[in-house]
Amino acid sequence: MANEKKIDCVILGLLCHEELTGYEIKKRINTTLKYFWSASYGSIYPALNDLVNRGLATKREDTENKRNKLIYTITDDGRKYLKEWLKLPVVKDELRYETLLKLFFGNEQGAEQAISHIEAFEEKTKKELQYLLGAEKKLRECLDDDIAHKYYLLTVEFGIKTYGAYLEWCKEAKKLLTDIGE
Amino acid sequence: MANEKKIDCVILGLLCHEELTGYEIKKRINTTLKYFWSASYGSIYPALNDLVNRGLATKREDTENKRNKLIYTITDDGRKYLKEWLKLPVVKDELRYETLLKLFFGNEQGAEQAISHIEAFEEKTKKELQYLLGAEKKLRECLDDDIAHKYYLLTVEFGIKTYGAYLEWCKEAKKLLTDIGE
DNA sequence: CTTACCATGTAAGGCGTTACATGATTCA
DNA sequence: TGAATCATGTAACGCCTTACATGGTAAG
Repeated sequence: MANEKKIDCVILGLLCHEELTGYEIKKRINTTLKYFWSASYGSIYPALNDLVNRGLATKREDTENKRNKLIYTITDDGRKYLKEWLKLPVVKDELRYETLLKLFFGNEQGAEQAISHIEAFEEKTKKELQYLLGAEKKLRECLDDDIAHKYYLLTVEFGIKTYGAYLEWCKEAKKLLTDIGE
Repeated sequence: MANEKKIDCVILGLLCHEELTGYEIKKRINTTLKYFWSASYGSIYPALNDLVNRGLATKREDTENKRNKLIYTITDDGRKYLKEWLKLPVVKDELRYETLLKLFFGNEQGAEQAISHIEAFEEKTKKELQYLLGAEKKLRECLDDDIAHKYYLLTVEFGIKTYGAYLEWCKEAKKLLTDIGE
């Protein structure tokens, strides 16, 4: 019970809360988990079949729908597996900020180039912050519907806090670089 | 001139400023770039040889030293390559926060478990913030020695700002979870 | 009727880590 | 003299993304 694949845990975690198709899982990851996780279809679909083979989830066809949907449900073993993983200490938080990398070596290209990287980062951050603020509002409205919502809110607050810090930094960074240029 | 490997750019960026051995490059990454990048020997050493083969860096043995050191120097082509990459827009900033993942699914294991993950994260963050504050002080003292230092400072400030936000969030998150528990 | 989105999947390849292997040197 | 650190590398393997392949359906 070590070395759990993260993609398995992400999927089981989502399935713990509701039945989902692979497509829907991808959508959840692209929205709710976006600011701290990512995954592609190329990892999601094979992982789903693997989970079924290992008895951690079951698969059934959607009969009510016209579309060719495959709905996945977590099993008791799946829940047990997820809980075991949750107990283990965090192995590693990873970040690879290409923006920061380009900035670190920014001297090679000068302030203008660096500022344009910061501005692109700023724009992206602002947009995502808008989304998070919307998510926060919705979550606070239905906070008591489900205990799980408190945990979701926690991660949304994390995003809001860090994005706020990013934006503050963008301002100061641009200022520092503008001073260099003059 | 697309799809540059990041590890190449990291190495060239570091070599741009000074000659380094593979071992020293790893140390720089583990300290200066730690809070936004990472790399292992298994990627650094092969990349160095590859850079030499492509004419972007040169390798020489250290004669002054008793140790079996191989010192790498960036070439003009290497500088050109780095500058081209710096011009390109950032493709993607990646983060995979296992801590946040465990928290998102925290409802499955309850508040105590979640709080212990937060506390581990808090401890780690505090330690790294201490290091960053030291680095900031040093950098501010020699800010005018080299224009590049301003860019290094920029990334250090990024770390300080975001780590500060993390710590604030830890406090609030623990409070929210403690309220649940009672 | 065509564009966008829903929906599932595979194959190839890239990128990187972990673990291993080796040995010198410094310091207590 | 033994532990820590300096120093370089390789091999196996793992995980994931990108690109491709296919087709249904909803909305304008």
